[in-house]
Amino acid sequence: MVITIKDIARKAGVAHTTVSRALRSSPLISTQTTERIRKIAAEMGYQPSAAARSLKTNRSQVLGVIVSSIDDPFFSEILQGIDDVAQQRGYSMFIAASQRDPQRERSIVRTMREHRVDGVIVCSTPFSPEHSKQLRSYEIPIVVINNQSAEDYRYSIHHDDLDGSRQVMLHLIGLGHRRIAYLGYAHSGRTNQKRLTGYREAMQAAGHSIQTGYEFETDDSTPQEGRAAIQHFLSLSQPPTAIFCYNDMLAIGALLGLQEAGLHVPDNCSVAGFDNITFSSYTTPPLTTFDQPKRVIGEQAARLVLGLLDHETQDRPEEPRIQILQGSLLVRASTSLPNEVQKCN
Amino acid sequence: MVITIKDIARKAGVAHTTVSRALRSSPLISTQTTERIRKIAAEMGYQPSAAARSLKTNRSQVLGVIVSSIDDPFFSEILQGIDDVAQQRGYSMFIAASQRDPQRERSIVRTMREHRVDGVIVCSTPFSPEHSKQLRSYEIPIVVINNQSAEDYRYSIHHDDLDGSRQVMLHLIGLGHRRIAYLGYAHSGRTNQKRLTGYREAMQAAGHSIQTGYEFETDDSTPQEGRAAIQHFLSLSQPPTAIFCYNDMLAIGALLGLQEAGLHVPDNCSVAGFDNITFSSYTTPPLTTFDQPKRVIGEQAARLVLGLLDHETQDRPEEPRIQILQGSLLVRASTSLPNEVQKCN
DNA sequence: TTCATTCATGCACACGTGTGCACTATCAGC
DNA sequence: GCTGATAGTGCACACGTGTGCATGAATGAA
Repeated sequence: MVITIKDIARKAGVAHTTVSRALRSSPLISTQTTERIRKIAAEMGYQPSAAARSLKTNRSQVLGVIVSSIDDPFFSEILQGIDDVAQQRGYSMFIAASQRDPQRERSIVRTMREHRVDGVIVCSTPFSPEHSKQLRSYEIPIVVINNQSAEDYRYSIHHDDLDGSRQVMLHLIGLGHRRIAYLGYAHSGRTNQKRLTGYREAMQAAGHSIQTGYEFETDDSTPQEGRAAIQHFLSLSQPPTAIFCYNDMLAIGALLGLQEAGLHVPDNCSVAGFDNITFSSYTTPPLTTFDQPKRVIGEQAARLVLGLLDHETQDRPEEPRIQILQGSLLVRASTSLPNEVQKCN
Repeated sequence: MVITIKDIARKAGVAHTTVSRALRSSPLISTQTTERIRKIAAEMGYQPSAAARSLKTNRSQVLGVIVSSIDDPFFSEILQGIDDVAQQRGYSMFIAASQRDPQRERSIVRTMREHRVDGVIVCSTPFSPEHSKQLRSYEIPIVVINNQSAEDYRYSIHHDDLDGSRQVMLHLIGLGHRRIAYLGYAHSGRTNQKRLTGYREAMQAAGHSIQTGYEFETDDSTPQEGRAAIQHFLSLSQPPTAIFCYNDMLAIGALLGLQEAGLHVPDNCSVAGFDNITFSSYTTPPLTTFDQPKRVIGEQAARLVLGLLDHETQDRPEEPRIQILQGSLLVRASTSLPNEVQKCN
């Protein structure tokens, strides 16, 4: 049976309001009464009803977190960061995966609204404008991690992709590569754009031309797609000597694709990834990549949302709060001085 | 502003109860009224309050999911399976990571109780007896995936680890290996026990003795630990010719450790993993492993909990409902006929 | 016309918690 | 002993929704 404050009140011989106040340590109640009631509550195993409290206080103590997919190692590290901070502050997480499916996005927005979540973290997913708008109309703080959509959000946390991309490119160019290809991910939105821009700017600054076919985008960010993309690059008249991949998932596939084509990494072709997911250090060869502070990104996002909850809707800071976090280049063994690529097939 | 059924009632010129009934398509309300009210509700952007509904109906439409860690690829695939089914049935997921930390377990149990989750899925984590008991005292269905604790739960879904372990071992033994080691994970509870049992039984059945030091357990299921364990195995007077790892994370580390010791896999030593996480097919060489139907496990667990919700506490099936799912062996390139292991160092 | 029947709707109350206000008891100061 | 202040507690009501029951209107049969 579920215990309510009324049950406690009956046992303690007081009104239920006294119990309510005692448990919230209101100064209106005497110390002895408070302690007596607390003891009884503990004995009876009382747990307040979040529903009732939320109804009355308009606070659900729940954060909504929207990702495109839970089983992507990049997201799950961010989730872990959010979870840490949220748990510590007494908040629970609703996690929902949109799978980039409009139907599911719709149902997610509905659910979050129905549960009156106190804040939402949209995690690196290009939410459709329609649903995004719905979410915004509902006046709660929304923090966007790695904003992928075209719109600007007022509160946003992202990694400095342009800088990261430049660093990776400077590394490759510094090694002497001139024929560098970019393997992107078509559905990622802004992030991909930034990394692509970094690629182009670096190539231009170094005076290297981007040959036709050197920019290639996949439909999914899986190793399979990365592997398949290698066929494209190898079919070019002048295959690249280095491939900069949008993320580690694609890079891991690229490693396999190159190996299957009989090419050696990095002797015949260098490969660089992005994100530094756990497995990037266990590939053969270990992957050169750019380390995004994933956990920190998650933690900061959670702190930002929770911080905004302390303000009322109207007096939330007008100016956008955008945090840009820096990462660092990790040079491992998948990149080296360029040799001529031996063309296969 | 948040719209309530009273606002709709005012606009429609009816009582709020009529609105409540209309929106729930009660037969008591005429078709025209129902449609008119529905239209107004849609126009006003009404979203029912889950808190209020939950207070009245004693149903929160929320499932609690407890894992030890979100960013473990094995768990996240299961989570994806649960999420699929839950979303489809209109349920939301509270996900909380215990990190095997009693403090966090405590806070998780509290949160789940306060939110009156309708059911709980405990996912492959050895929950402490104390908190586990608390959870059970609260009369909601609990489904345990890959039960790791000593207690028996009435509703449980697990993979047939004993069978899987035997299959892996038969494969290794069939290849001709006699000196086979088992690399386990100390904190996993039952699962590790079953796999270890399968290992021992298979060795005995084949008439192979298990040499001292061939059974070794790590403190964490990370590649780093797997890598470190290799030093132990190589320090034995007769190093194994094959290593059967508790899971792919350890196996991936083992591959690296062997490689660093100058040994070739599988020529000098075969390695087999377990679980078939995504990355196991991208290692060098690709890992022989046992494919657990992770997504299906998650889906079945969700179906089981949701199914139990249709019954009242007292008329839930008395006899335990335990589903045992079968997986299948995936032979890749990390296992082959045994050669003599060349001892290094 | 009257009564019974059916259909549609409203009223009152409940779920568990929190808050403004009123009430009582106690005590100091005169 | 009276007044006023203060501390401690209870009452009434609210949050948004759902349900049993009563009410009222409309219909059909006698």
